[in-house]
Amino acid sequence: MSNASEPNTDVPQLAKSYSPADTEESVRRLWRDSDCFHAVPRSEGDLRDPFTILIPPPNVTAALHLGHAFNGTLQDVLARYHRMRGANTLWMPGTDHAGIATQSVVEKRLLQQGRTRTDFTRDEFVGKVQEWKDEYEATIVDQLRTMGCSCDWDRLRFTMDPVCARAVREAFFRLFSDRLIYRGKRLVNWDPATQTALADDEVEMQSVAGHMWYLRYPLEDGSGHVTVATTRPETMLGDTAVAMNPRDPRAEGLRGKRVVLPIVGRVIPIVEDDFVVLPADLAQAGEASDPKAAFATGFLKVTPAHDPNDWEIGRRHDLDVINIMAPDGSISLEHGFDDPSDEARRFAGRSREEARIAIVEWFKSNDLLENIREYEHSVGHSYRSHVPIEPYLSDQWYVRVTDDRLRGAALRAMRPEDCDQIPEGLAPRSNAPGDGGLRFFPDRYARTFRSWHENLRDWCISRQLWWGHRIPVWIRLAEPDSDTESALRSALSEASDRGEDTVAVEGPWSQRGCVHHARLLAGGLIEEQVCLPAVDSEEEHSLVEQLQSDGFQQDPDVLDTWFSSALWPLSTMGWPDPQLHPGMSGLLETFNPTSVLSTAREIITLWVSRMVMFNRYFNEGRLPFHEVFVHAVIQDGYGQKMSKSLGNGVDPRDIVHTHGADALRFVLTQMSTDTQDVRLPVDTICPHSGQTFEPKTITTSAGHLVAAPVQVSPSDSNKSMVTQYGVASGTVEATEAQPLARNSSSKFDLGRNFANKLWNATRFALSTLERAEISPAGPEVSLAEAPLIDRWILHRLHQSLQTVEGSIASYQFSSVADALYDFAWRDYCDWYLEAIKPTVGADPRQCQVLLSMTDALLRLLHPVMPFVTETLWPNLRACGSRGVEGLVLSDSEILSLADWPVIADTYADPEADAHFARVQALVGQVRTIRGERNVNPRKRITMHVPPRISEFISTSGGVVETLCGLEAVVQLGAGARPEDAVALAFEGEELLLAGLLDTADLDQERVRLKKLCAQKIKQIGGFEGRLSNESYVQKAKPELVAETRRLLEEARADLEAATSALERLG
RNA sequence: GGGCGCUUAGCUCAGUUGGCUAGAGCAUUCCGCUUACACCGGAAAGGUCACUGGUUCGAGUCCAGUAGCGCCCA
Repeated sequence: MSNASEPNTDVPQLAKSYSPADTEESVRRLWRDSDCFHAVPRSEGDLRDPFTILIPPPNVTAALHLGHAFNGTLQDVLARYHRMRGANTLWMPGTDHAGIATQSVVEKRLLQQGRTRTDFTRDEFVGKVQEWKDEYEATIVDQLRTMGCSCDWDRLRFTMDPVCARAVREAFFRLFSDRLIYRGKRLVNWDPATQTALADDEVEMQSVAGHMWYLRYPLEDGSGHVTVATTRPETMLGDTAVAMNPRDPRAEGLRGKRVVLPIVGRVIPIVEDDFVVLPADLAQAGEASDPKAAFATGFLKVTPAHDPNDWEIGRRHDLDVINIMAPDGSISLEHGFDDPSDEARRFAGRSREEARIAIVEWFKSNDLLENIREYEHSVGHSYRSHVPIEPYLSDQWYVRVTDDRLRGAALRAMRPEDCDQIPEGLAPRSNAPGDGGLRFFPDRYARTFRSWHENLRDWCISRQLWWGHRIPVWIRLAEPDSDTESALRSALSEASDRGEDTVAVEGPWSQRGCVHHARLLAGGLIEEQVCLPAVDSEEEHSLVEQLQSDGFQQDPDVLDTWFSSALWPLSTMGWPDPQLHPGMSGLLETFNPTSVLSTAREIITLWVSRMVMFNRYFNEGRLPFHEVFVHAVIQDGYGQKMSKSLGNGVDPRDIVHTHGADALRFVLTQMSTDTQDVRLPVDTICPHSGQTFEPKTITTSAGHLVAAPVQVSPSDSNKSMVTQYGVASGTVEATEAQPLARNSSSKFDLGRNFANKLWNATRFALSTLERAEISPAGPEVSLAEAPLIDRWILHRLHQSLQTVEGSIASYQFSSVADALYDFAWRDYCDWYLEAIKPTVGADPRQCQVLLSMTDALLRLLHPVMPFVTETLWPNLRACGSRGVEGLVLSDSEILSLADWPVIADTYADPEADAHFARVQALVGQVRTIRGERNVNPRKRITMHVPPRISEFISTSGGVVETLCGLEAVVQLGAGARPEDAVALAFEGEELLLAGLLDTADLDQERVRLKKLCAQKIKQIGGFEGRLSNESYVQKAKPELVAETRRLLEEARADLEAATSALERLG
C-alpha cells in the first residue's frame, strides 16, 4: 500500500451538484493521455490472467443507437471490472464494412444527386464508399468514447483494412485448397432490385395476401387435363414436369402420361413424388392438418430453376432446368429459355409482375383458368431492398460448412449438457482443445446454436457487389481440343466416379503457390479456377499479369461480409502473420480464445456460429471465446426493435447530453435482465425551447410506428424541427430554421439522480473528514471493538461485493446495478451516513472507516459509473491513507487502474446484520408514527421502553437515538405512564413515545391502533393456519417451522400490546 | 410450421434450485428547504402475481392447457 497521506491541496473544489457536462471531458482526456486501456501481450513473468472482449464490430452504415450503447456498456462493465481485478484486459474495438448495407446507403445518396454506381469505375465507387466509412467510423468511435468505453483504441480494426484483408485472403486460400470452398450452380436467394445473391438469413419472411391460381394443363394424348395450383403462374414458362403424389388414387390412370405445357408447347412428363400435398378430400386422416391441403389439387407444376422445392424434385427425377428470367427478374430468352414458342416470345422482356398478369389473362382467354382463390402465404423479401426474393439459378461460391471439420467442430464445441448427442455422420466429442468448452448465457440460447448447426446448409459467400473483399479466384474456360483440356477431361471423369465434379491441377500455377482447380460445367465445358495466396503486392502483381495474359479473369464478386466478420477473433490479432504488424506479436497466444462475446440473439446464427467454425479450423481447434453472453434487445416505446435501417434509434450522445454518461450506463445496466426485450420509451426535446415532449407519430408503409419527420414545437406553433427518423429515412434534412431535435427519455432520470447522490455523499464524507478535528486513525483499525454501525456497513460491503462479483460472473447485470444502488443509496447514504453524523467527528477510528468505506464505494461503482467516480477520486485520495485491517484498498493515481476492493471474510457479520435489522425495524416504526402525526423532524421525543428493549438500544451504539430523533430513552416503570404517550408494539413489547405533540389526538390514535390490530390478526391467522397443518409441521424444514412459531408469538404479543393500548384510550 | 420470450402496483420492471407477511424506480398524496444532496429526506396509498386445472404441507415461482402480445428460424 503506497501512501497518499499528505493532504493534497491541488484537488479541485466540488460543486454542489454533479454536472457531467463540466467534468466528463477531462476524465476522457485523463484516460486518453495516460493510455490506460492499452493491453500488451503477456511477457515472461507476467502471471496475470488475460481477459479479452472483442467488440461486435458495428457496421459503418450509420451512427450507433441505444441498442449498441447497451451492448457497449455491458462490455465496458466487464472490461473495467476485470481490469480492476488484475486481469490483463484487452477490449478490442473495430468496425465492419457491411458490404450490401453500406453500398446501398451510398448508392441511395448518389441517387439523390441523380447518379448511379455505374456512372463511376469500380475503384472510384469504392473510393466514395470509403469516404462514407471514414466519416461513420469516426462518429462511432466518438460515440463509444463519449460513453466511456475502455477499448484499446490503438488497436482499432476495420474488417477491410490491410490486416483484416490479409486474414481474409489466407482463410479463403486455405479453405479453397482444402476443398471447403467450391463454386456451383445453385438456386440462390436473388434480389432482383440490387441484383445480388443473399444468404438465407438475409431473407425476411413476410406474410403476403396473394392468390392461388388454378391452371389447366392438357394431357398430350387429348384425354383431358390436370389442374395445377400455383401462387406464381409466371414461372410456368419454365415448367419441366407436373408432379403428383404416388398415393393419389388418380396416379394409376396418369402414370407415364405427359402434358403439353400451355403457351410454350413444351411436352413435359408427369412424375410421382411424395412431396406433393394431397388435396383435403383425398388426404388420409392426420394429413388433413396441412393447411396447404385445403388449396391443393394434387398436381404440382415443377419449375426447377425457380423454386427450391422444385429444384429438389428436379434432382430426384432428373428433370431439365430451364431458367426463364434475366437477373433483373424480367422474362428473358437469353438465360437458358431456348425452346420458346412464338406465343411464349411475346412475354419476353416483361417484369415478373407484368408477366404474371399477362399469363393469367392468357389462361383465362384460352379457357384454361379454372379458379382463383385468395391465399395468404409467406414470401421471402430482401432485408435490404424489401422486394420479393427470386429463387435464381446462378454460379456462386460456397463454403462447405456442412463438412465435419466446420459444422462438427461447432457442435463439438458445445458443452455436453447443452448438446449431449452429436448428430450421426459427425465425429464425436473428444479431449481436443475447445471441445465441450463453449457456454451460453442465458443457457437457453445454446439450443438456438445447436439446432442451427443440426440443420445447416452450405453457406453462399459470393455477393454481386463492389464494396467488399474481392474473391481471389481467377477463372477461364479451358481451350477446347487442347492437350490440357483432354488431360483435365480424363481427370474429371475419374473424379466423377467418386462423385466429385472438381479436380486439383498440378502445374505452373500450383508451382507458383496458387491452388488450381478444374470443374466440369453442365454444357461439357471445363472451368479452370486459380486461387491466389496471400502474398506481397509485388508477387501478386506478377501473378496477376501472367493470369491475364493466359486468358484468366478475376471473379467480379465480393465475399459475404460475414466471411470477414467470422475471422474477427483472428484478424484483429494479426493472424496469420502477426510479426508483420507492429505490436501484434503474441496477441493470439495471449488473448485468443477470448473470454466472452457479448452480442444479440439474431447474431447467433450469422456470426457466432461462423466464428466458432473458423477459429477452430484455423487456430488448432481453439475456441474464439469461452462464453457467449446474449443480451436483450432494446425496443422503442412501441415495442419495435431499435434499428439503423428503421431509423428509430436514439443516439447515445443525446442521453449523455441530457443525463450524463454514467446515468446512461447505469440505467442500461439495470435494464439488462435475462429476458429477450427491454422497452425504452423515447421523448423529443424541442431545440427551440428545450422542452421535452412526446413526438407525434406516423405509420410507415411497412407498418412501423415512428416519430413523424417534422414536429411542431410544443411551445411555439410557428417553429418546427426534424426528427432522427426524418433524417435517417432521408425524408428531411436539418436546417437552421428546422434543426434536428435531440431525443431523451425519462428512464435515465434514475441514473442521473443516482450519480448526483453519489457525488453528494462523497462530498459529505470529504467535508466530514476535513472538518473533523482529528485525522483518520491508521494504519490498522480493527473491527473487534467497533460500534455496531461500522460493523454493519462493513458487513454490507462484504455482502455487496459478493453479490456484484457473483452477478457479473453470470452476466446478471440488472442484479449488479440493483446491488450497487441498494448499497450506495440505501445502506451507505440513508443508514450509515445518517447514523454516524453525531459521532464521526470525534472518533478517529470511525473516521477511518468512513474514509475506507467511501473509497471502496467508489471502486465498487467504477465499472458501471466510471466518470463520476474518477472525478471524485483525487479528492478522496488526498484524504490520508486507508487503514482498516482486512480491507485492501491499494493506492492508484487513476481509479480506472486501481484494484478492486478485497475484504476479509471475517467481515461477514450475521450478528451485526441481524442486530441492525432490528434497529431498522424499530426506527421504521417510530418514523411511521412521526410521519402519520406530522411531527417535525427536528422535534426530539422521549421513548419509554421495557428493560429488554432498553438493553437492545444501549447495545446499538446510539444509532436508535439518532435515527429516531430521541431526546431520551427512559425505562418504563410499572406504574408511572407518561401523559399523552403513543404506544407502539415492537418485538412483542409495548413501547411508548412521549412528546410527539402538545396534545395527542385520541381519535387518530384509535384509528391507528385498530388498523394495527387488524393487521396483526391477519398475520396471526396466517401463521396459525400454517402451524395447525400437521403436514407443514412434519414436512417443512424444522428451522422454518421454528421461525413461524417465533413470528406467531411475536405477532400475538404485538396484538396484545396494541389491544391494551387501545383499551387504555377508552 | 418449428423454437423462444413476455403477461406481477397507474407506468417501466425485479422476484435463479417452491417458504412471500409479493418488492424497486417513476407517477400520486401528506410532511419537511434538519449545515451532503429538492437530481433531496421522511411517510402513505396502491397488487384474486393473464386465465383454468394439477403436483405439493405450501405455487408469482414447478407441470399441463387456454388467451393475448412479441421475437427468432423455416
